[in-house]
Amino acid sequence: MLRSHYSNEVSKKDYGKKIRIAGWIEDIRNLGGIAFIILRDRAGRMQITAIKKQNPELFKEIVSLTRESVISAYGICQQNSKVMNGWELLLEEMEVLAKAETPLPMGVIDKVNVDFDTRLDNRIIDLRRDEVKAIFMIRHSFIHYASDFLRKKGFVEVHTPKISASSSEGGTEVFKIDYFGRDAFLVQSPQLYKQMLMASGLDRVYEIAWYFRAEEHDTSRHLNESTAIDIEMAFIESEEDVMKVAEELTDYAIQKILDENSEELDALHVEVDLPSLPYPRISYDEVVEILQKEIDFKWGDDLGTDEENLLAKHLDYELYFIKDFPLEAKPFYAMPSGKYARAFDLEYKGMEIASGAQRIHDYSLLVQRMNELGMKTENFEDYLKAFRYGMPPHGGFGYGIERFLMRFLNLKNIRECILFPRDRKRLRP
RNA sequence: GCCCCGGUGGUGUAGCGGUUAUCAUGUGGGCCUGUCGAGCCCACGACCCGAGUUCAAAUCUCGGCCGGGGCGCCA
Repeated sequence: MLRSHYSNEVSKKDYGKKIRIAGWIEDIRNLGGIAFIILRDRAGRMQITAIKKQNPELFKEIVSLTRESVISAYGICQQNSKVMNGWELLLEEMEVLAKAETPLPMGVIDKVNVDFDTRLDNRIIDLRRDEVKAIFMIRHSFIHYASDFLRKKGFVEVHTPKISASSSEGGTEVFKIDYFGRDAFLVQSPQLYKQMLMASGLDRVYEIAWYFRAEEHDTSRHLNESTAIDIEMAFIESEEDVMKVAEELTDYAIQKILDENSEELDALHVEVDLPSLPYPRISYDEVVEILQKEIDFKWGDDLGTDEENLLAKHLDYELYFIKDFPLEAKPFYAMPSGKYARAFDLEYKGMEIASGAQRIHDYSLLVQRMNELGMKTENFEDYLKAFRYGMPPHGGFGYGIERFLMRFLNLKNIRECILFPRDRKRLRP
């Protein structure tokens, strides 16, 4: 291997021994007779020290390298309390693995600002920065521990198609694609498939899902391609069973991230207090009452951005459910209960991060609801078929990964939470 | 779709009728043996495109292209 140690793997027992380190040259401080090279790897930074009179040619070679070039360096690991990690590598041999062109399209450690747009145009360089990398390490943890939690609860990981013949489950625009000459669509969510699976006997499924939405929205909290943790579970008594999973999953993941990603949270200057369980449940009717004290808001109105923010201001907690929405506000498959839907949103600091419901499992009721909403049942034959041969009561939710991270890390733009965001204007890189 | 705003060296900016187009960062070169936002010296490098107004346009007007912020839309 081109490295024997990552920057954080060197300890006292290595002092005085030869080691090999590798990474990107972040900075070269050439003082004339001595030079300090700051090398960065995945785990952090370390210092290489080169002394001119010990090896003039090697010295010249290393100080003339460009920033962000990739090298592997070999030498003695020398203890030095004055250096950042308590040690430095006294350079003996070096292999230049890749020279970086100059100038860089954006600086990694420059003391000037970089526009977010420039950062996204140069995302691979952007990701070399600690605070950017930290977001994705935390994202990694979040998905890992959410999965971990679900698996412990008996959920089976599944992968449903992202290309589908049926156009839409409603509510949003979808992307149309050419499927060997036939019209096909990118799915807006795994909703229909994960529900169908409830008739399979798997009972509990989850998916790290991709959502494709062709909405031309242009905001800091929407993406046209986003990811989610989608679950569906059968034999529930009510939507409350589903909400429990949503809040416990959130609680478990946050706890684990606090335990294991303190370095990353520091890099992002994020301090989190673990909200206590259970998260409050607020009915839509209560929301209406609260909002009516301040603004003109009628029962049945949608909760827009302003309404969500206003509500959040009135509440003392960061994570809470809104439940029992007007039936019209929720999709056709939500279980009706009078004029209400047995549906809920999980809100985090005034933004919806997850949305779920108990679903309709009765075939005729489902068809009735679709007819009421003017939907063509013939477009949903495969979906409906699953309801005709023994479909247990079930429910589930979709939980936006970027949405969660955005709120958890107090990020201003949801694009921060996905490597290569897709929005109305951005199709590259 | 609506309402604002903006495009100046590689990056981030100042200038808003006449400037040698500002500053920082960067890049290239030089000096320096303990730097850690290293320091010092020298150099390099830019007004989105087009039309118009004017003696004179980075600056004003119009059009285009590109982008940003907010809202709407949004399982």
